[in-house]
Amino acid sequence: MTTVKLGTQVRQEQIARAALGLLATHGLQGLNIKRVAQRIGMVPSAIYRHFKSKEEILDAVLGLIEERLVGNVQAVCEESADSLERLRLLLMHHIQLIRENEAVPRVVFSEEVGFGDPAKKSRLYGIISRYLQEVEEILRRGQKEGAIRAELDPATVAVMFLGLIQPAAILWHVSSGRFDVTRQASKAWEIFREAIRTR
Amino acid sequence: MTTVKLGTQVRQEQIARAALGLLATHGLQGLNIKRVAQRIGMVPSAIYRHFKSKEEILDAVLGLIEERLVGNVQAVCEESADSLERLRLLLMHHIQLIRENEAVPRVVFSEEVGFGDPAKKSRLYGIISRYLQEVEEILRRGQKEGAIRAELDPATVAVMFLGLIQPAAILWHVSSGRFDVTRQASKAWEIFREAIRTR
DNA sequence: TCCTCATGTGAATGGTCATTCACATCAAAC
DNA sequence: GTTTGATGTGAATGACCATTCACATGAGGA
Repeated sequence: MTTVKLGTQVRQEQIARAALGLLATHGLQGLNIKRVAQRIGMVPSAIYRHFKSKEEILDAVLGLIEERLVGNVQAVCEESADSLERLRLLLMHHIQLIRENEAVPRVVFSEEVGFGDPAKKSRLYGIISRYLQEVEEILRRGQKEGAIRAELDPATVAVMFLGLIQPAAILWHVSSGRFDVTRQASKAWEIFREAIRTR
Repeated sequence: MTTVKLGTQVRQEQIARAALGLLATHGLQGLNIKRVAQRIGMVPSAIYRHFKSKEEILDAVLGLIEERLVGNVQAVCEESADSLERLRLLLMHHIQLIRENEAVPRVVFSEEVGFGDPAKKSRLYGIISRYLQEVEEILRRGQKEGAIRAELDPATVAVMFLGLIQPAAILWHVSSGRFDVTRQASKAWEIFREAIRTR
């Protein structure tokens, strides 16, 4: 066996990424240590040099997901200063995220994660809340600038914003890619934009 | 042991219901034959007198879910003849469904079901599609009657309609009931209504 | 160069779970 | 009342899987 040795930091990164990738192709059900190990050319037991348990790996995956979601928001804010445009871009980035890594929305929104321990459930809640707050921030700013209707509740609209993508992502998955997410998102966005912008 | 015997038809119904209930409390991960059997006072092996496999039970659960979703649409259509009102009622019924049986939206929209065999995935797709078509039908009728803006694509709007509830349901779950679904749905509905109705 | 410790390996352990089977028991037809 | 077939039971089987452990090995400091 070609025993290659790498530092724990590198391995942890590899393992978390591998797990995230496996979630996309096999779901939470099909995620096991053996597969994770295979994916990075290790033996199952070696995984335990870098993570205490499978649960801990799941935690790392959640971290990875949080990172990407927050990254999307930041990227979008740098790409444009216009509130409505930021939201549109965020929508598109989110779709891109789904395309590249199907697992992100699945894990975040599947609820399956964190049935066992309440800790994971609240961790998930934290991640979603944080994302929602970022969206709300964009909305509030748009209201202050007069681009978005001031009488709308940012919290409500932020959740609605999530609703623009999520059902579409699921349809995409269960239809085995036949359902056109991008098209749905574009058309839904127009309706949504007209609903929230000032007239 | 108090051996009570019942017909297969009755047992199948009991088993499917028990499984659906367990999905709500334990998720797909925690759904096993032992628990299902316990819930209806049987021994695990007895389950196999009425279902060939666990997969087959899952199929029955999907049937149950489809039944309830379609039932909601029918009920709503009997309650009101007005398109917008029908949609509002459907939204509320859906929330009621979530409250009574958390598992319905979870199973339908979690994507975890049907990772193994493609058959289950397309079954799920069928169920969602059917529900969407019913919503589209209501929308088209509203357009014909002039209550809903004619230039909107019913298919797009129907998916958006799903998006009004789904993220809220998930937030409700991961927040352990702290997030107020009903409030979110009501407020989101108003915004949605204004977006689709004729002005 | 050698030591040492972090990292990797293969085998073993213990648990869970779906499924099967030989046997028991009830209910209904005769 | 007896027979028969459907339904229920407890034990057993085999698979899968997370985790552990004794041992091996490589990389970097001494």
